[in-house]
Order: sequence, then C-alpha cells, then structure tokens
Amino acid sequence: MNKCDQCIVRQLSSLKALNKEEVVKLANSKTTYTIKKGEALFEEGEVTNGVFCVKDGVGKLSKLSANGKDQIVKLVKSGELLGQRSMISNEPANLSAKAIADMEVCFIPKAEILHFFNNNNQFSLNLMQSVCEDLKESENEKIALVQKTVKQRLAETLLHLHDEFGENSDKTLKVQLTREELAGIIGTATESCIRLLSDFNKLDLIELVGKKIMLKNIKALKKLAE
Amino acid sequence: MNKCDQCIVRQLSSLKALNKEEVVKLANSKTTYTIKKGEALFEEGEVTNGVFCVKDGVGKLSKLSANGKDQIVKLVKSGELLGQRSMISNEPANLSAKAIADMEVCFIPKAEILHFFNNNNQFSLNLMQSVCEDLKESENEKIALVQKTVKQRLAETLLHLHDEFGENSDKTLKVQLTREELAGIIGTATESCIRLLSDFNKLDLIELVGKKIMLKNIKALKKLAE
DNA sequence: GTTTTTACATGATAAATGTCATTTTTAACA
DNA sequence: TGTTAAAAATGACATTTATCATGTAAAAAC
Repeated sequence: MNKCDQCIVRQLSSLKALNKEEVVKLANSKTTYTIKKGEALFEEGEVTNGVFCVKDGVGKLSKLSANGKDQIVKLVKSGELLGQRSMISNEPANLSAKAIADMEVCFIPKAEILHFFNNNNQFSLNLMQSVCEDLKESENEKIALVQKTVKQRLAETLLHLHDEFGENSDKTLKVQLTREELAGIIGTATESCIRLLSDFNKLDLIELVGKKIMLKNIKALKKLAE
Repeated sequence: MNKCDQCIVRQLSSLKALNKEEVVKLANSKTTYTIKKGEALFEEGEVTNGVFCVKDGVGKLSKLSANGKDQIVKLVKSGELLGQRSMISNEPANLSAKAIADMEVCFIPKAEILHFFNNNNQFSLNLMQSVCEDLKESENEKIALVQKTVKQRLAETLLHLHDEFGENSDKTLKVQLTREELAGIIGTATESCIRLLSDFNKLDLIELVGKKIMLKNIKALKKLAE
C-alpha cells in the first residue's frame, strides 16, 4: 500500500491539515483506482458515499442535457478532491465525473472524511473553504454566461486552461480537449466553437496545431475577454 | 435586547444547532439593523467580517456588469444567513446584497461564527451543507442558462418564485420584483422579459395585475419549463 | 393637481448564435 | 496499409435574443 503522506493530494487539498496519525488512518481505508480516458468515476444520480482524491490525470464534472449536449461544470486536476458536495449533503451526485485524460484516483469512504471533519478543525475549515471557492467560481461563471458573448467566453476559457494546466514543450495547451468538450465548457454549440477558433486563428490570437491549440497573443486574448 | 432563541433565523438556519449557552453568546454579540428597500447590506468588494441573519424581508445577491445590467445570483428570504461564503474564505464580498423588500437583519461578528464552527460539530456540518446546497443550485442554474431558452427560464423562475415566496390573497406573487429585476434573475434584457410576460399573458399562463403577476396555469408553465 | 420621473410596453431592426448539411481531416483498428 | 469511424471544418440558413426608438401608464415630487 502506498503511503498517503507523500501524495500530491495530501499536499494540495484540504487533507493537508491531517496529522500523522490521521494520515495512517487514511492510508488504511483508501482504495486506489485507475480510470481510463472516457470512463466515468460516477454518474449523475449515483450515491457515492465518499470522496475521490485525484492523484493524476484530468476529469470533468458535467451534466447531460435533453438534447444530448454535455455541459461541463468544472474540470478537476491532480491534487483536488471530488464528490465532496454530494457526500456532505447526503445526496446522489448532481453531476457525472468522467476522465478526460487517464486518471489515478483514491477513494476515501464517507465515514473517514466525517471523522476528520468532526475532529480536526483545520480540516473542516479547509474543506469548507474549498466548497466556498467552488461556489464563488460557479457564481462568477454564471454571471459570465449572461454578461459575456461566446467569443469573450472562449477567450476567457482558453486563458483559464493555459493558466491552470500549462503548456507542452511545443507551447500548445496541455489539456487535450475535443472541440465538443471546449464548447461544453463555454456553453455553446460545437460548430460555433470551431468557427470562433478559426477566427482567432486568422487573427493570430491562437494557432491551431492539428487538434491542439497554441496561445499566440495572450495580451490580446485578455483584452478580448473583458 | 431581543432573545435570539425565538428568532426565525435560529429555527431555520445552521444556527439551529446551537445550544442554550451558545444562543446567549449569540444574543450578546449581535447587532440589529433595518434596511430599507433599495438599500445595500454590503457592496461587492467590501469586507464584511461576519454574517447577516435575515429576520424579515427579501434581499438579492447581485453583480453589476460593465453595461450597467444587474445580474441577480440569488434571492434571500427570512430565515437565511448571508455573507457566509466571503467570511469563511476570508475574502471581500463577491456580490452586492441589497434589499428588495424592507429587511430586518442581525449582524454576527466573524469571531463568534468561527467559535461555533470550531466547537459545535453539528453547526459546522449545517453550515457546510447550506453552502453545498447553494453550490448545487448555482451549478444547476448555470446549466439551465445554457441549455434552456429565455422563455423556459422565465417559466421556471415564475414557478420558483411562487414556490419559495408564495402568493398574496389575490393570488398574485408575494415577491414584488420589477421587470428589470426579473430579467436580472433569468439573465436576459428587460424588454425581452416584458415581451415574454405579455406572451404568457395572452396564452393565459399568467395574468398581469398592474405590476403584479398571477400564475394562472401552473401545469402548463411546468411543461413549458422542461 | 400638475409636472417630472420611472416603470412598463411594443415595434422595427440588427446581431449573435444555433441548426442542418456537407466536406475534409485525423485517428483508430482490423 | 487500407478501411472505417470519429472529429474538425465550413457554408447556408433559421431562430433567438438584444438593441434602439418611441409611446403609454403609473408613481413620485413639487
């Protein structure tokens, strides 16, 4: 069994508040899984009964609409926890969690998390702050959906992906999203997204390297996003 | 000084977990305010250093856009807490809070809330759950903004207002919102909102009684909203 | 009670975005 | 390596929604 002590999740998430003894408890109760790109960690409506620590890879939290479009609510990367909300609320998952890049995750049972929550004030405060952070982001994205155009939201999202996930050695964005997924994040039709990417390409704001995207003029993108 | 024990907020919010001793502490530290319709409790960017208990009235949490439109993120009614998120995150308020109907509120200093959070597990769990509930709602509204038309969102919002705030003796909605505010909730232009209300009126889904709105065919509205 | 302001309403028009159809490119895999 | 399937790209067009202009009704101020 891996020691959780060295794990990136332990260093970045609310779990950083745990003491040595608690980390041992954690290591003994966790289960590790590998999730292939495209596979689901859990689906909307499922009861999860615990949280997932994302050790590696990228996941998306999304909801399927009646017309078959997948609206992406949040991307999750290594170091983050997943499924906290529905665990705390005692509700089935509101969103589906799927892997966008192969993921390595650990599952921690609910009882364990609640024990930490009740006995470690710093942990509960951390967890609370992380949910608060999610709430703030969600509210701001909601406002952006209404107040900004698709073009602005695309620019904003590209910058955001660049900030959060970084770039490859060839300067292209590290997260590999399909056009459909990108459209799902900004909340628009796939064709509209593709068209705007072409426009951005022609304006030299970005460069399309096959399916990859390279940001060429970050300053102009930032200006556009406002 | 009012005893908090009998207060509606104490009965409905996370504060219901407090014991007698804690309620006394609460009553001694709180400050009561009256906020007139239109006035602000706090503005975006302000540091609040505590939470507000809404004893009476209705408030809105909103953000002003560059083009002067006020996007409403959430309505708050009596029994709810306000400003929890920015207090917990240690950040200036992300949204402005203003009264839509005259409000009576109590302010509870941060130190007090944190004390309860650290010493009363049920309280911290309650508070956590209420933020989680906000998060879920925000995510769902975000999805609705993308996946539903303005017409659907209007129908949905009218039903929601009816559910949450109830109706007057003349069957009109109890929350008195201007068309502009209603537009701010569903995320559209005021004119579009007015136009659709007229349409709904012609279709006998609602009746416009002066500035008030009466829901006449709830079943049809529900069908429309889906 | 009259004036002034604000909210509500409606029409005309433009702009943004979605939808459907088709082609091209890329990736998967037998 | 050729075949097939999936993803990306583009055009044509329809629809939704915003914007601007203007009129009317209601409320507030004087």
